[in-house]
Amino acid sequence: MSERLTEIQDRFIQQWGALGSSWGINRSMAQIHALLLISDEPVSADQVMERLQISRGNAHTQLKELQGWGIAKKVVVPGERREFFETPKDPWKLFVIISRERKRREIDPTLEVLQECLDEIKGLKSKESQAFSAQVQDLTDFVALSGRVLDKVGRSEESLVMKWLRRLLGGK
Amino acid sequence: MSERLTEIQDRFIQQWGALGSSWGINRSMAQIHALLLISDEPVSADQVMERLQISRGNAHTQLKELQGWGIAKKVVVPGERREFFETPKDPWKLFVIISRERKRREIDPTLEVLQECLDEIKGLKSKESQAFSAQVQDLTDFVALSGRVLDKVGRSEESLVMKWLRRLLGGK
DNA sequence: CTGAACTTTCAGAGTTTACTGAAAGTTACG
DNA sequence: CGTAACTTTCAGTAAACTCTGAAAGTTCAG
Repeated sequence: MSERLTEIQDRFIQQWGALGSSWGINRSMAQIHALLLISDEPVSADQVMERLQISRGNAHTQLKELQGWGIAKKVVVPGERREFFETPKDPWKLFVIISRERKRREIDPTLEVLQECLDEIKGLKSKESQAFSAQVQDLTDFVALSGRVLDKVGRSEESLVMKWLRRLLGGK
Repeated sequence: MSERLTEIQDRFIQQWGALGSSWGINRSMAQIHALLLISDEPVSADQVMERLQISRGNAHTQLKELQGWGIAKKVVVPGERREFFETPKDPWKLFVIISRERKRREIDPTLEVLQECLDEIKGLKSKESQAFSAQVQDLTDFVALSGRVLDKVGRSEESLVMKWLRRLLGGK
């Protein structure tokens, strides 16, 4: 592979890592993901270590984590004993997977706690309680709506959502 | 204020902090934001320190940061020398502000780098370059589309977007 | 002016998170 | 089996991030 190409790819990997980490995603994990994205062939842990200059342990942990998110899968390469990994290449698919997972891991637990707060506040009757309750209710509604949107998007065909988006953006 | 109410509010503040930090937002910042959200009156740095048990420096820095995001504003309280802060209470408004800011801070710079990668890859003609180029193009398109959606949403009336969402969710 | 009230800054300490590398564990081929 | 290839774990280290508190800066009433 040409020196030049490698260089540009590295820049891409860097940027993807940076974007990920500002969204609360481990930098190595995002970088490994970037590498999988741009690799035509499935990638082994050794290749990840080599290319990103990270330890075996780190590579292994982050690959595991990516699998936990449903973003990476093991694939068997005939004639090879070691494990290889790949990721869906379609950005839309990735978006859907990540949306689902974030909803499950973050939105749902938050809703539970908010609901608990609401339930417990019901007993209190002061004016302050009313105001607090109303504010938490507004937030809860908003978070719940976001969750429903993520759900819906996650279960819809790309083409359908794209149609909506085009309609949305059309009326500039 | 009743002991009980304070307790529940603290739990709310905690949860908001946790949610924020899993989305790459400093925990103190998210907690201060939660406190502003549930306070009827504007809040001073001293009140933040007292309630969240954090240092003056931290309170100051994070309030500054919140202002940088456009999420908190200073308000003058008649007869008071010190500064007070408040935040918009409407979750939708907050969402719009945060969307705009994240786009500006993260999406736009990422697009620039991706575009640079694309420009530089044009010179290369190998098959590998073609594949890489196509993949980066797909991602760029997706990120650009996200940016346009955020832009549009940020410039639209809440009622309009809600109408779309209702239509989207309606067809379950 | 002066000094008290308040804000801002920032070096250093503290905390959390991420990473390494080596050792232990597993698998499968001969 | 035995052993080489490969994977997994994890204690310790390093890096990143956050917070403190005190000192310097600013503002303003008297």
